[in-house]
Amino acid sequence: MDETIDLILQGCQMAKSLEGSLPNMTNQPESLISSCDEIIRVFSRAKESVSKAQLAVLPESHKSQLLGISSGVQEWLRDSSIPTRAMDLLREQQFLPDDTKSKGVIGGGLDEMVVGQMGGGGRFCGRHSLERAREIEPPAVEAASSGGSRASASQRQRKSRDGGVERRVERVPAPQMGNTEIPPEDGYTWRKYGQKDILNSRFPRSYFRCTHQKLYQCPAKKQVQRLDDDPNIFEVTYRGDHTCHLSSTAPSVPPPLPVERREARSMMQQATAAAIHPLPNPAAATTLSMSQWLTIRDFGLAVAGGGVAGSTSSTVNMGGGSSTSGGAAAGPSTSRYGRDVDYPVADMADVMFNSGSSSSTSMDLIFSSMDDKWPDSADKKN
DNA sequence: ACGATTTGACCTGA
DNA sequence: TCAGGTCAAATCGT
Repeated sequence: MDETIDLILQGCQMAKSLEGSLPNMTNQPESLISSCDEIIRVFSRAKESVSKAQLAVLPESHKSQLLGISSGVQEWLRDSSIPTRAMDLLREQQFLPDDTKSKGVIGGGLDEMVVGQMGGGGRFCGRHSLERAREIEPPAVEAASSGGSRASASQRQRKSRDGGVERRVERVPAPQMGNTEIPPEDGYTWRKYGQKDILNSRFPRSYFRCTHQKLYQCPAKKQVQRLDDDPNIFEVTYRGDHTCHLSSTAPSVPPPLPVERREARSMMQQATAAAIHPLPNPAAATTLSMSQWLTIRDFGLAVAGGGVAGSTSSTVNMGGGSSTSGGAAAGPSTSRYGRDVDYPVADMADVMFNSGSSSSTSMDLIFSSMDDKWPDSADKKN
């Protein structure tokens, strides 16, 4: 078990160290990437170690601590759109040598590791990795809305009775860190438009539509409901596909923005288009410089929320810290991130751990909690 | 002021 | 008729 803790501490140390040396690394994407790669590797090993049987002999306090961290890492690895997208972007930007495109020398390591975490094989491209993770799960048998399999993430497809709009049902675990009241971020921004008590269900069903429905006529909707027999599992039903990320359907002239926001928004659009949308806009990817990409304020938060439209606030909920608590299955809500300093890595970490702290970074959360509870761990870091 | 959320009312299909 | 889905006014948060 000591080994596990050492691994976690090592990973945390590396992340902290990376954060510290970041100002010198923004113009060295390759070093940045390899550092990130190393960190992921260490956490991955830690996670494997945690999940082994040794967990049983841990004192409760340490167990929950480790589970929290492990879950955060797991979320990160599972939803690794950030590093993989970052790789894609870097390749697009030709910051990486061409051979990484075909061989995946740097990015490939990440991808493969993620695939390994998901228990699948093969490489993916162009899709949000959380979706990818779900896609490789074998389709589960359709179950009643209040019961059935407890698969961590199952996916079913069916034709709905209303107009043949395809429905895709997924089961996703509630985050074990941060706000567990909402399902993990799925890469899109949603606006809640209704909630309904469902017959024979303990929990209400929440209805969401794409935030950009009006702007881009995006028809995507989703319903979120907790399972009766396992409140830690959300059943998420998606209806309709997102069209808001398609340049052909998006307005060519975006809505006017305050002058001071235009530049930031422009960069944000390019970054998010390249970094998260299932069908990234190549033009955006090729016009965004690495330094821009690295220094966009709240980069990670915007990416996690897929906040492309020019709304006056970041319609992002990272899983917690929201000012509104709402119903039992509340979805995206408004969080604002008005920091004046750029902390790209911290923000990336925020995304990766998906824990939803709105003011301080998740990494800080982890580090501080570790310092609090494991004073000796703090010593080990130094 | 503006956008998001809440929630009761209304609509629709089985 | 009823349950599920959506609307829209009221409310809230920034």
